[in-house]
Amino acid sequence: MNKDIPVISLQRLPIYLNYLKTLSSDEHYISSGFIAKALGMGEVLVRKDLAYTSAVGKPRSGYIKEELISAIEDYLCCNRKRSAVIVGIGALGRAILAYEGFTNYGIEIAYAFDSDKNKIGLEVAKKTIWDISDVKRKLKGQGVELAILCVPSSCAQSVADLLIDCGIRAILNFAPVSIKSPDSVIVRQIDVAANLAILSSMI
Amino acid sequence: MNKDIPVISLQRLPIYLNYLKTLSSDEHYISSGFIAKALGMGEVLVRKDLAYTSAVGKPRSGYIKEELISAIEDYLCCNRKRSAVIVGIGALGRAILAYEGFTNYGIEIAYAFDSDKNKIGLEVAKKTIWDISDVKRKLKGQGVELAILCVPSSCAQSVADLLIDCGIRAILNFAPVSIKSPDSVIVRQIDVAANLAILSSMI
DNA sequence: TAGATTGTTAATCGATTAACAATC
DNA sequence: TAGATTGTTAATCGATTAACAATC
Repeated sequence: MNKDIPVISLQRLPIYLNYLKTLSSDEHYISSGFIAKALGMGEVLVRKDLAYTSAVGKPRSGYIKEELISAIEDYLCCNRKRSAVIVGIGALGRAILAYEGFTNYGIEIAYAFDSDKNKIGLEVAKKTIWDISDVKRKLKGQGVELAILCVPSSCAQSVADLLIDCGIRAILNFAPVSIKSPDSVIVRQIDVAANLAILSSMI
Repeated sequence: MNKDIPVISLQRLPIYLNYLKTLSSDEHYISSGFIAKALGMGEVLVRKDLAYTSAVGKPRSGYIKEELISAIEDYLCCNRKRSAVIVGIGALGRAILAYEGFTNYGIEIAYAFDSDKNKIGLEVAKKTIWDISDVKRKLKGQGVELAILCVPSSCAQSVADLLIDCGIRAILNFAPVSIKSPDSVIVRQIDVAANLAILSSMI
C-alpha cells in the first residue's frame, strides 16, 4: 500500500509515534529538532520521514503534536481494523497472544492455531486454540491478511505455504529460518537470538 | 568489537548461518551464487558480507560449507561463552527464558529478575527469578554485559539505567519505548507490534 | 584448456546530511 | 522586524551492484 516510502523510513514511524505518545499532554507543539534530539537522530531526517505521512508543520512553532500523532496513525492505518492469525502456541505464541500492543495499530489477533492435539480447544488470553488443519475453513472469506509464525523452524516453511494458500499476504516469522514466498507475499523475520548475538558482537 | 563491519552486513551473518546449517551434510562446497539465490540476495553482496568473517572461498568450487559456518561462528564469537540477564518475567520474559536458541551463539541467560514479589523465588525454565533490587549484588564481578529487557514501557528507562550502572553494555529492549543510554552502551529495540504494523503497511 | 567462481575495483543507487529560501 | 522552524534542493556518504582480472 505505502510503496512510495522507503522501508527504512517506514520503520522509524512507530518510533516517532511511541515517543510522541509519551509526551505530556500540555505540550501542544513539537519541533523536528526536539524529536531528533530525544531520539538521537538528525532533524532533517525526522522532517523527511514525517513528510511521508503528509503531516504539515508550521514554521517557527513546529508540528501540532496531536495532529502529528494522527498523521502517523493514519499513515499506518491504525484506524482501519485488521485481523491477524497466530500459528504455534508455544511459550512465545502465548506471550504474543496475550500482548495488547497490537491494538494501538488497529490490529487484532483473530485466530490462534496449533497442531498439538493437547492444546487444541484450550483458551489462551480469551482466544481459542484451533487445529491448524482447519485453518483454510476458518479463514475463508474472512479477509485475514496478516500472520504471526511462532512454530519451530522445521515446519515454518510448510506452515507459511499453507497460510499463503489461505490468502495471507504478510507474515511475521519468529523462526530462525528464511521463508520463501511469492513476490506478492511479504515476510519479515524477527530472530531474537540473532539480535542478541549481533548486540554482543557490537560491544 | 567488530567495528569494521557495517551493522547491516553484521545483521545478515546470522541469516547465512541459519541457512548453511539447514543444508544437507553431504553438501561439501557451497557457492555465493547458490546462497544468494536461496536467500533472494545479490551474490556479490553475499561474498562481501562473508569476506568480513575472513572466510575464503575457492575459485570454481566455492566455499567449504563447514569452514564457512565456522568462520561466521568465530566472527560472531559463538564459541566464547557469554552471559545475559533478563529483566521482567511476564509472558514474554518467560518465553525468552525458555528459548534455547541463544546457545547457538554461545550466550546463556545467567539470571532472571523481576520486581513482583509473587514471582521472586519461582523457577522458570530452571532459572530462579531474583529480586531486581538485588541486581547489583548479583552481577558484581560476574562480567555479565548483555541484558534483555521485557519490562513495561513505563519502567524500561529506569531499569536500563540500573542495568547500565551494573556494568551492562548492551541491551535488547522489547518495550516499545526508546531507551537513552551513554555512547558506551548499545541498545537494540524489538517492537513486535510495530513490526506487524509495518508489514501491514507494506501489503 | 575452458569454464565457473572468487575477490576487488569502479559505477550506480539510495539514504542522510548540509545549505538555504520560505514563512509565520 | 528578527528569529526559529519548516520544507526543498544540492551535496555527501555509504551500501549495493556491475565489471572484470585472477585462479583453480
